[in-house]
Parts: sequence; C-alpha cells; structure tokens
Amino acid sequence: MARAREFEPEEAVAAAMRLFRSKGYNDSSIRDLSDCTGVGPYGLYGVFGSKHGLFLAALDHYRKTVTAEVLQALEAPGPAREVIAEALARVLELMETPDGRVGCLMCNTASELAPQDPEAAAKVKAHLDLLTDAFQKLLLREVKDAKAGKKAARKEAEEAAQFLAATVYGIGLLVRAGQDDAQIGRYIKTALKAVG
Amino acid sequence: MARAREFEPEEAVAAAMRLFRSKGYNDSSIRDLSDCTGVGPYGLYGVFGSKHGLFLAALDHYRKTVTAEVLQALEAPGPAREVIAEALARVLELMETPDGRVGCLMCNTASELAPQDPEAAAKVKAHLDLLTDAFQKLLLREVKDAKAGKKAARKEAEEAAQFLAATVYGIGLLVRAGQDDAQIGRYIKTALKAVG
DNA sequence: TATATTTCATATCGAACGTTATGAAATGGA
DNA sequence: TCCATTTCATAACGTTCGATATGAAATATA
Repeated sequence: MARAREFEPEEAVAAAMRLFRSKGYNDSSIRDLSDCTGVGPYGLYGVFGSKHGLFLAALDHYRKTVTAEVLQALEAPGPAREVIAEALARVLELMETPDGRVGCLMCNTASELAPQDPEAAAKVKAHLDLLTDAFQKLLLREVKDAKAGKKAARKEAEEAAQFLAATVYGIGLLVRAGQDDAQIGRYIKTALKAVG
Repeated sequence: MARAREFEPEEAVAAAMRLFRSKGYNDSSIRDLSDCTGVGPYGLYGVFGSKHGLFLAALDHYRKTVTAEVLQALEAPGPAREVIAEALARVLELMETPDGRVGCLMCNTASELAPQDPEAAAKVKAHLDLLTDAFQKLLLREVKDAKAGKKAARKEAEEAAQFLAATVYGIGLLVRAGQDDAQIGRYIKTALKAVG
C-alpha cells in the first residue's frame, strides 16, 4: 500500500536507552536521540508519540534486557546466600561493561524524575518490586518447609529482600558516582553480612 | 561609593539549594532560580558567575547545613553501634521534613551530573569521603586500644564506614523514589546488621 | 505503469534556555 | 548638591528545545 518503515523500533529503543542511561532524560535532546538511533523525528514521534513516550519505552527495554539478566541469576539453584552473592556479583559485572559504567537507568530515573514524573516513578517502583519479589522468593525457598516460626521467617525474608533490592540500586549509584569496582565489591560483601 | 547590594548571598544560595535539590540541575532554570531567591540575573551572575557556579555553591551549602547535622550526630558519645543507629535515624528524620522529602542533594547530583561534570563529581566524592571518615573515626574509637589484630580491625572499620556512607546515599535515593518512611526504617535496620 | 499512501530527511515553529546589555534608581565622596 | 559608580529590574541576545510541517522518495495495489 505504501512505503515501508526503514527502522526497527526495538533497535531504536535500545539505542535511545543507552543515551538516556548515560545522560539522563532532561539532557538527552530529540536531536541527540535522532542521531544515536539513526531515526528522524518523524519516525520517533510516529512510533513513540513523544520524547516522554520514548523514554518510558526505554525503561521497559532496560527491564527486559539488563534487569532480566539479574532476575535470571536469582533463579539459579543452590543455597540462597550463595545465589544472592553471585547475583550481586553479576550486577557489578553488568556495570563493568562500557554501557554499564553509566549506572542503572532505573536508579538514575528514580533520582532524576520520580518526584515529578508519576509514570516514570511507577515504572521505577514496579522495577524495584520485581527485584524485591525475586529476592524474597529465593530466600523463602529455605523456609518453605519450616512449620514453626514461618510467619517470622517470612517477614524477615521480606525485609532482607527489600534491603537487597535497594542494594542493587546502591550499586548503580556507586558506579555512577565513579567509585572503583574493588570498593563496590567490598560494599557488596558488607551488604551481604546483613542478610546472614 | 556606590549602591549597596540588596540581598544576602548566603540566603540566595540556601533558596537555590532547595530548588536544585527538588528539581535537579538541568530542570532548574535561571528564571526559576531568580524567582525562588528573589535575586535577579544580574545579582546571581555577579556573585556566582554562572548557573553552574551557583550550583557548586549550593552543594557547599548542603554540606555546611544538612550534612553538618549528620556529622555532628556521629560525634555523640557512647557505643559506636548505637551512635551510628541514631545518626542514620537522624538522616531519615532530616528527610522527613518538607525540604527533605526530595532526597539528598549529593546523591541526586551523583546520579544526574557525576559522569559529565568533574567539578560536581569532585564535590560529591569529597562529601562521601567526609561521611566515610566520620563513620570510620567513630568505629575506630572501639579498637583504638587493641594491640593484636589492630590492622585487621582498622581495615574492617574502613569497609564498614564505606558501606555506611553508601547507606546514607541509599536512604536519600529511597526517599526520592517515594518509599515510605517505615520501609526506609527497615532498610536502615537491616543495613545495621552488616556492621555487627 | 500510474496512483494513492506512507516514510523519509529536513526545514521550521513558538517557547524556553543561559547569558548579556540597558537605562533607571540608589549611594558614598567631592 | 552633584557625580561617579554600582545594583536594580527587565529587555534582549543567540541558541537550543520539543514538536510539527513540508515536499521528495518509495511502495503496494490497480
């Protein structure tokens, strides 16, 4: 019927995500985004509606790629504490790649936009819950068959899970602040002591 | 000799700090800053040179006011763990004020500007070191007279101090992400377990 | 092959940006 | 009481912003 689109929306989102992750929302202009995606304004606005729409899509893409790797690590078999330690190590590993050195997009977004952008804040909250649930599910594997004190154990697992999810954001923040990997490694080591 | 200045630079910085803390650097315009300080562009540029200069002054002001309160709490007498617990509670308390609900300016700055603004990054780093040193000094009070294993204890105190400084930033991030105080309180409680 | 429709690259829009210029108001020394 | 000087409120500067309009290029159908 008519001319076909010459770009893949998924690829454009991936490129936009890299820019947003590096420079944040406010400092990434449509022209920058157009350059880094190779897609003109017409294409971006046609598919995503607005700069904000593209940003929300980038948040989703982050969850579906970067975060997915962490969630996968949290589903590994073995003792919960070991799995957690390896998952946090994986988080740091992901931050050691060239793309990762700019920190965590969700953490950055929480800081830059959460108070003023309800949609972005909701996605950050959902992301944090996703991490928390994964940690909690893992921790509960080891108290599942306990009869007595089950309720207390569940509550303790929930608290630990929330702490660990926050720790993931903490890693992102330290990376963005430019702390060296060895120091962040010690941060992780110390944080792990809190969950026994 | 000539007309006198009609505003107090310190007060202007304080007002600017509140705006930067709430909206970040990029989203705070000179006109916004002019409005909230009550000082026209001429006054702001005359004293601070640029928007960036005003921002750096705001970072200093944050350290001299908000952070100073935390550092003071860390100099209280008593068992290190108790002093730390009270200091972190003080951090949360500071975040429960109307001005505080927008998080920690240093944490926000680390996230928004650190990778692209060396001067801001340096101030964030110095601030983090300030917190770390205060925690470490406090922890070392209790190993000062130990002869054997002193070196190991010192290293452990350093690691714990770095973790605790990062925890302060973590609190700021959670506040900005809109987590409720009870949950942040549990985060602090769990973090404290890591330092024994 | 011709046409209707959609995408493309790019020009353009009004608004807001950081910064500077301008003329009136104010003030200490002659 | 002038005058030189500095600050004031505000207008204006050039640039860039997010978003839209425009005409040429491309393609499925007729």
